Amino acid sequence: MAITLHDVARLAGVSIKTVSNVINDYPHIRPATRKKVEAAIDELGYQPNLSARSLRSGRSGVISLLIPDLRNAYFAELADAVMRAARAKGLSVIIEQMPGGKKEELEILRGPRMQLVDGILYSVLALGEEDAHHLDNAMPMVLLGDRIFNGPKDHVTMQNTEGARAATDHLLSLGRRRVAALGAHPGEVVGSAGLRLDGYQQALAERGVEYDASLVIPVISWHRKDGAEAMRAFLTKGVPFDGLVAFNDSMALGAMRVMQEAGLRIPDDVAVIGFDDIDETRYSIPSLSTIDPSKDQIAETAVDLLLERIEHPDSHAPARDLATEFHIVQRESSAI
Amino acid sequence: MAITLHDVARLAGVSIKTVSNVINDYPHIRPATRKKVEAAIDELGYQPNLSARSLRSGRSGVISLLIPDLRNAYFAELADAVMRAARAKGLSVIIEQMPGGKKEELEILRGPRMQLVDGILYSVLALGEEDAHHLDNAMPMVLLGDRIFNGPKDHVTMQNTEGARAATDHLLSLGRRRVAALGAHPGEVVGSAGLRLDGYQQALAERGVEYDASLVIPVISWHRKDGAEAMRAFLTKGVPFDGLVAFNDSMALGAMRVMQEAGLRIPDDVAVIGFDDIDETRYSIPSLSTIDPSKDQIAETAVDLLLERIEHPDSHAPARDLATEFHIVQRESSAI
DNA sequence: GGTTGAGACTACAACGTTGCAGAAATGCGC
DNA sequence: GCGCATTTCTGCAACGTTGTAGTCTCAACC
Repeated sequence: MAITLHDVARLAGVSIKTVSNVINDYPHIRPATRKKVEAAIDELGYQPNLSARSLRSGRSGVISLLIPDLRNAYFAELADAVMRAARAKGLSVIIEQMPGGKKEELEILRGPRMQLVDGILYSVLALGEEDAHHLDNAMPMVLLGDRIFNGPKDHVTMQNTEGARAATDHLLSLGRRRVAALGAHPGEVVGSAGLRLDGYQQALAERGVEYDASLVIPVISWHRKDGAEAMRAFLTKGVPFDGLVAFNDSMALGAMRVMQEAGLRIPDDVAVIGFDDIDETRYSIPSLSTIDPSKDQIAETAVDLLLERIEHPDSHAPARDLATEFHIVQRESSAI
Repeated sequence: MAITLHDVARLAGVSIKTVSNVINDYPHIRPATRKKVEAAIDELGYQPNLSARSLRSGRSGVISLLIPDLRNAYFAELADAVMRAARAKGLSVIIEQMPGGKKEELEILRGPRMQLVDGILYSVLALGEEDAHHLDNAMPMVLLGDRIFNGPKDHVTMQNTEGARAATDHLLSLGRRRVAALGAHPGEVVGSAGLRLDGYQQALAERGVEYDASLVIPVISWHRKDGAEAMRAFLTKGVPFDGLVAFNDSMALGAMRVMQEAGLRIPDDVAVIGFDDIDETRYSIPSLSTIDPSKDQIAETAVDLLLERIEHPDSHAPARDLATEFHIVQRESSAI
């Protein structure tokens, strides 16, 4: 069967523990011994059995990434960034999708799968502040997204409010005064939707533009389809508008499509800006202005924090809240 | 620490082996005993240690999905489909990206990571027929994509040639006679590019349209950006054309964008059809006709085949080649 | 020359589970 | 009620690794 430490030890003429020590970079080994062992490893093509290592040491070198849905370009790009950051640290990533709401999220969080991994990156979708106690266990975890603040776990997020304020201000600075907001979750205060709506309102206030509730378009699920449908409904109401801040790019793209079908010119009639800077925004017609949340930075920061928690399980350092930088990316949809 | 079989056994008043038997659905257990054990499991919240199970039984319940790049919508959607199919069978999925070419692919295939998983779904990108011997090992594996046929492993793919023929014929049936092909890999016979070019030529021949090499646009990497650049270069040549078969949707979308910038109307001046049926094609402007390769069917078939190989490691049944169905999806880009 | 200590290596046990072999209890046929 | 097969349950060993606690050697020191 597979080569084990025993085989290597026999060939090199040392104990299995010495082989183990070589592999784990234990310092006190004579160069000659190290060489012998390494030669034997190469000759046999030895590969450590990760299950055994994990059983004995309690570390598997695998982390979980819990996201709502890979079909959503933002999460696919985030997953890509996380996997690159993780691989740079020698970690593998198990992705779990959780499209099924709160019950499923809790089930997955408590399932036996989570036993296998050293830590969890959890992009919270359904759980809210009131569920924070469910996370209050020993498992190293870093939260992404914006449903839970001041929770028991480290938290990495973009600056939602500031980002939305900057996006809105960007359209206002172009002279637009009837700026719609697409993607609100009515009644929600926390969560990306609530925070971004807050930023939208702040920007209006700063420019002295009166807030008009009829310009706020609610969309629960932030997919392209939902953005398209919400915009279609909004257009039938006939509310005049000359700008659109969409709370993510997918909705923006869906909405742009509907607006153009309806004969609206972008950016001439309506200037549009989205959120996330997904790849597609560079190639849509027109290309879409957006807020770049620095996905790479989010991923790297999150992996670093998680690794720290994994390596110092006893450190009861308080949970940290980190916000990454964002950048306005101006493209054709808000060209002057 | 974590609850083990010992804790459950103690509480239920049975041996740990009996608990293990209950968990593994061993048939000869008295209902009363089973009940006692299950009650103890529930009370303690016992969860099996997957590392120990994997070490002892050689099965981890995890499979690997090796794909080039999650940023590519086709692979993100394929990964989504695979993960849903895998979860339905009780499997977890570790995704590994391999953007780095042949050397990296072989490294990952041989790396210690692969030791942890029960089987591999491998969407071959860089490896070719000549590397097939590298796969000739005991690891259960199902190949996706079209670089390696008649290899040592099971293989699931779409009907590339037939799909391309249908796509091309679709444009010809609209009366187009100068149909360009975007995404060829010059000199390649096997692989999606080669097969699809073949189907393109077959369709031309069947309709009695002469093959014109100047209508074949080579693109090595099938991203949106590459499609856009290739189309830009093609337009400067001034070759007249009224139809475009793109070998995937991303390239088609990039090319559509460039064509529209150049003032070409779609479908009036150029009818376009792509490949993959990614979500975005429904919402692009115009929406993009495409060949739907039945990603769900590919994923389910591949997972089923893999599971079969995992469960019958000694069956030396010969490698199978399965092709899934495809469908033409007509949208605005090839509307009559 | 004896003590000390660091360096280099090793033996053993343990991580939590399951396969195997077998023991004890039960059922069946006559 | 006896032999035999089946059901039900158990003890032990093993999977391959690493942590702990050593042993042994040799140089340095007083």
